[in-house]
Amino acid sequence: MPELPEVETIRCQVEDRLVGQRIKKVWLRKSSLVFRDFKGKNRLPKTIEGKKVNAVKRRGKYLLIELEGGLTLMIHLGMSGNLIVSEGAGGRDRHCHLEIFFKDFRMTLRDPRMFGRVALFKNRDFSSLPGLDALGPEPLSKDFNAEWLSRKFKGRKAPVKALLLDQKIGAGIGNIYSDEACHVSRISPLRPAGKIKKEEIEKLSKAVKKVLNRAIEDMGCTIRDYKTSEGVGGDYQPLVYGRRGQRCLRCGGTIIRARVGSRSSFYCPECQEY
DNA sequence: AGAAGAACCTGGTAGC
DNA sequence: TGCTACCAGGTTCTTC
Repeated sequence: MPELPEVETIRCQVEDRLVGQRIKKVWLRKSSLVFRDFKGKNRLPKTIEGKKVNAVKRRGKYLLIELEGGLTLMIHLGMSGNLIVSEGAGGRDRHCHLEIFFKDFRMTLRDPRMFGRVALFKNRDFSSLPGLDALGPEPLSKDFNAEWLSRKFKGRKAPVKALLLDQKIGAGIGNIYSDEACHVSRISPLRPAGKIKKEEIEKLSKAVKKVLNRAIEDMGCTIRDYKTSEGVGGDYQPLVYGRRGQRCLRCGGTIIRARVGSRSSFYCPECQEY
């Protein structure tokens, strides 16, 4: 489900509620697949009950809830994950995997498709989870720039879209915002990455930051079932993503859908150069 | 090494 | 209404 802007939106909201609060009780569905990489899941409640939340951070699409005692609770929302903060009692359906109770509210992880992951780390030792351990630079940091992309794109024949989706190249870019960034920089997502000129790479790295920042301002993009932790959708309106057959907002051409790997990619063949 | 494809899951929806 | 086919924003593993 969520890419960097959606996770960042949820992070901000969860941060406002959780920081400084103490965990009272933890419920988890022991059979849930979101714990499949997490050997210590049965000890999770005992380990974190009573601990205070120090910070809520994000790395790529991973949420990192930092607790007292050097503990980090990692939550990845996968494709369909939601973190919902709510007050009072409420039902718990079969898609709920984890519930953390605080003094006046609770936070629930729902994930129908179960591509999400939850794990607990000590002293930020993420080595047991390669996806998190090997993440590339944050796209909004200055380490993510034209020099970095040029180095990563050099000699590569894969479509630029495929490389933008590589979390080792830019942590948190997903299927929507890779298409959006290609559109802003007028590059076809299908173009072999190694054939993109220096000044185009410059545009692309700026476009990535631009679309991500705009989407964060809009609290993410609502497609299908994404909701913020307060239960509402985001306002970001995609320029190309999901707009097959509609007019390009820049040149009036017709947006088409192509396959990149097994993913859909949307772009305007009129103004995005191959 | 890099590229392509499949696999992991369930739910929603378009089309017949 | 009911069935089938296909779609889905992520990550990881296998194969060539």
